[in-house]
Amino acid sequence: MSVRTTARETGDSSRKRAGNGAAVGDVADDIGLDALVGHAGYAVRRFQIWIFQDFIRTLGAVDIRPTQYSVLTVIGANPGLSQMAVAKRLGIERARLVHLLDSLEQRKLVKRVKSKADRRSHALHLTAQGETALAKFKRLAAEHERHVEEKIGKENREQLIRILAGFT
Amino acid sequence: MSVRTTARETGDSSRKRAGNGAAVGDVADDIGLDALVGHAGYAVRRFQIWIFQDFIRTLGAVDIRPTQYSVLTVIGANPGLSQMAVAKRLGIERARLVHLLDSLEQRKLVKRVKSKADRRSHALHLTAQGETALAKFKRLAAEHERHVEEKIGKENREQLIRILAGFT
DNA sequence: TATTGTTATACTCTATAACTATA
DNA sequence: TATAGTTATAGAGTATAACAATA
Repeated sequence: MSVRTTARETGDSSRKRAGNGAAVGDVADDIGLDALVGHAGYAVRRFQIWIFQDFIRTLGAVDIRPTQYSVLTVIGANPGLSQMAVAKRLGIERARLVHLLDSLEQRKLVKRVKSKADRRSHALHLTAQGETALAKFKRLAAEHERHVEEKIGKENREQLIRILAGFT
Repeated sequence: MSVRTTARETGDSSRKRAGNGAAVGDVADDIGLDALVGHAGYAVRRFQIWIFQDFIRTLGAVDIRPTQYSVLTVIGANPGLSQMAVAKRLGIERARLVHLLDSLEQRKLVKRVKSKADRRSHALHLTAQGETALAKFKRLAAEHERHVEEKIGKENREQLIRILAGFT
């Protein structure tokens, strides 16, 4: 593969490849990826970047990023969890979760309640405001998910989720 | 992760753990992901983290990370490319590519040749040493890819690459 | 005027280590 | 001793802006 081209890119990559119909856009189309096309990780990474960008854009109006959304969702579905439990479940460093929760708590979406059973730990809950907000975030996230479906197709999206179910 | 101990994890919290005995594993198994299970992005992100970790581990002996590998591979397959062309093709910021190339050039894997056609730009090439090294990196990357196959299965890996081919 | 490579800055994320208060 | 939450720091990675040389 790797349609090896003139390797003249260096000279002027701004050239506009007119009218051949194929890919009006990028000069980059000429550049072969060689071994990268056989690596799942490369495609997965590029896709992950696209999907996060769309998520961030779609939830931009409410200023919620993917990690914040995942934290709110898990707390909403499992009220009373400790910070350690959330961190472990989502694969977030506990040190980082501290800052994430600081921000969410300042925004009155989450509250830390001192646990009676173990006074070292906090039981995490959504505030009433947080519950309402999360419902809205979920509607926006569903909209984002429709963008994904439009991008790769309904069947492919479902297959993807099935294939990767073990990593959640 | 490893074997859950006493399951005293969340300091009490909302421990529902059905006494079904199924959970030899993590306490985290009890924690539902709710809406996250329906989001392709969540699974994709978790998988991407796993796959990068395996790549970094597998190529740890040669100290090559995924982005470095992608840069070397593209230069190897398209000698003479400018920095802009590589950056655009791989979706890397040109400012960041400068540092990546500084490092690869110091390691004598890549060389920047002043372009005659456009004296603003550099034509990128692998050194002889870089060619040899890349061949080795590719063998290790293929080993990594076999790990992916073992993890998700041959068919699934191929499907994944097919589904995401548009993002490369 | 626009582009290439460069430098610089800031903000996010990841990875650790160490501290405190509990257990 | 060990753990939960916290603080601090360092390294990648990402996003911008600005500058010099060149187009």
